[in-house]
Amino acid sequence: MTEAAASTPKPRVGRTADGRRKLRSALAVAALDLFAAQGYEATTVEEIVDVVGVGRRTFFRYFPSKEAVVFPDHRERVTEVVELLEAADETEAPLAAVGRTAELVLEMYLAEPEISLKRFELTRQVPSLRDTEIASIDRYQRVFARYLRHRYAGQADGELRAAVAASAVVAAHNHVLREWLRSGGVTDARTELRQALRFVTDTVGTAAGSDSEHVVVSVVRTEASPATVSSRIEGVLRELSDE
Amino acid sequence: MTEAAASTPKPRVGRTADGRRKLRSALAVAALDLFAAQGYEATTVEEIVDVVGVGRRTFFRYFPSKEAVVFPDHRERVTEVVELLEAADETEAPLAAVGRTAELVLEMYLAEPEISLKRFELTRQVPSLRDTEIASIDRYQRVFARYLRHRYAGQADGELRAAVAASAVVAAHNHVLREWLRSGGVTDARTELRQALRFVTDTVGTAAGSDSEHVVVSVVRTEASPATVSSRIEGVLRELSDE
DNA sequence: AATCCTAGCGGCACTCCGTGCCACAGGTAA
DNA sequence: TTACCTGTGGCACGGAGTGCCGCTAGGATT
Repeated sequence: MTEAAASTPKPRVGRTADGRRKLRSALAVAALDLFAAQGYEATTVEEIVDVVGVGRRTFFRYFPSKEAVVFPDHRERVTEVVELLEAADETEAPLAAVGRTAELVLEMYLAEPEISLKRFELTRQVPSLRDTEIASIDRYQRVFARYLRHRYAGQADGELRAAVAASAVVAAHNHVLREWLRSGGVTDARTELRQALRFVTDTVGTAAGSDSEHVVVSVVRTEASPATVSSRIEGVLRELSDE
Repeated sequence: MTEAAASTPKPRVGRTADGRRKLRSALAVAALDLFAAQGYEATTVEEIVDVVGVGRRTFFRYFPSKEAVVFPDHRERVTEVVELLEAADETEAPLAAVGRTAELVLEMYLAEPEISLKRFELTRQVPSLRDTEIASIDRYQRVFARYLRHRYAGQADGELRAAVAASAVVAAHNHVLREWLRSGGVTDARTELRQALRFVTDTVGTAAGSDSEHVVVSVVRTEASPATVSSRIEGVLRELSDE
């Protein structure tokens, strides 16, 4: 019986570099299928490797843990984000750079919709996976905060601003991503993220400190376009700076 | 040897309600001591229960996992936060209610400084504990977001605002808490949290939506007096209204 | 005070995750 | 062909967490 089922006589897929990629992918696919079919906790690593036809030990050579198979290339993505931020133009507004990076993260999800949706379903049902995902999101937030701390260095309350702004960007990203996932991948997440980031920039992006300098917050409702209002106010501010 | 060491002839501490509390506390203390002395992963549950003198099985009757002993009454604290928000006065500003709740959470840490500091040291060194803490913090954030969604219901971008505001409050809280922990419990965390929350309120708290009317928020740092700034801006606004 | 009753404990056995170790196969280079 | 040498399978092990069961201490009942 076992011999008959093992009609594939141990192809040793993982020997070549290409075979390694294939095996890794095969393990991930088998795992997600089993998780979806019978639940995450109810699925053992042994069942996964039996489907693929490799040893249990091999699984842990490709993934550091059973959980990791759900978030396969998280490390690479984080380093990608780090590199993008490190290469950011310093003349660009800090929040703009972080916003672009958040858009990159969103693209990572959008690039593989079915996988993202499967993972979403899993993380919704399995608490431990949800926690792992939250922790992984926090990595992005830390990277954002570090970058913003660097850019806000010297400003009053720079560290606080950096922490708040980073979390706001992540919250906006997550909000848009959640809507997209809940909709089953229908909504135009890119546009919504752009709008959400604009919202964040409009709120936490503008400076607010507390030194001998005063902070003035003016709120006005008007039918004039924001651009008009902004230009007028900027004119006034230039005058003030000259005084 | 074992008999001599077990001079305490099985007191069965956990039988009464008071004994249960004592045993739970004894387990937590023993665990934290061992974690600090020889590391978290290097400490087995068996070692912990050997110190207290109970069976390994009993440990898992008091704590659902080895990690849980580091965050003992997290569930109760979350429910406390939920109750505080549910009892909040609806006339109060939404962010004010959430801010008060964040101050309550901070008080929970300040109430037991040495435990908080020990836990901080652990979570800094052990990745899995750090992840668990991040996940537990996220629970608070979810509660905040749910409350703000309720209060912002009907507003334009209400859900986004709720998500961003909740994460901003949590970020401010965490920032202050981290500073306090890193300082070894020296800084005046209460005052700093109040200032940080004011910062959050000044930024994400002010309205920003998109109806036919526009809401423009301008924040500027200047050495001109607030009165000067206000009069200038009011002048501009009068001009805008006439157009 | 003697007896019942039950909640809580100890301990055993088990599953499963994750890891160190080692023998071995299969591709590669000389 | 022969000598590596990387990746694999299998084994054994430790530790977390769980189900089960017998037992006992403490409280309730009379």
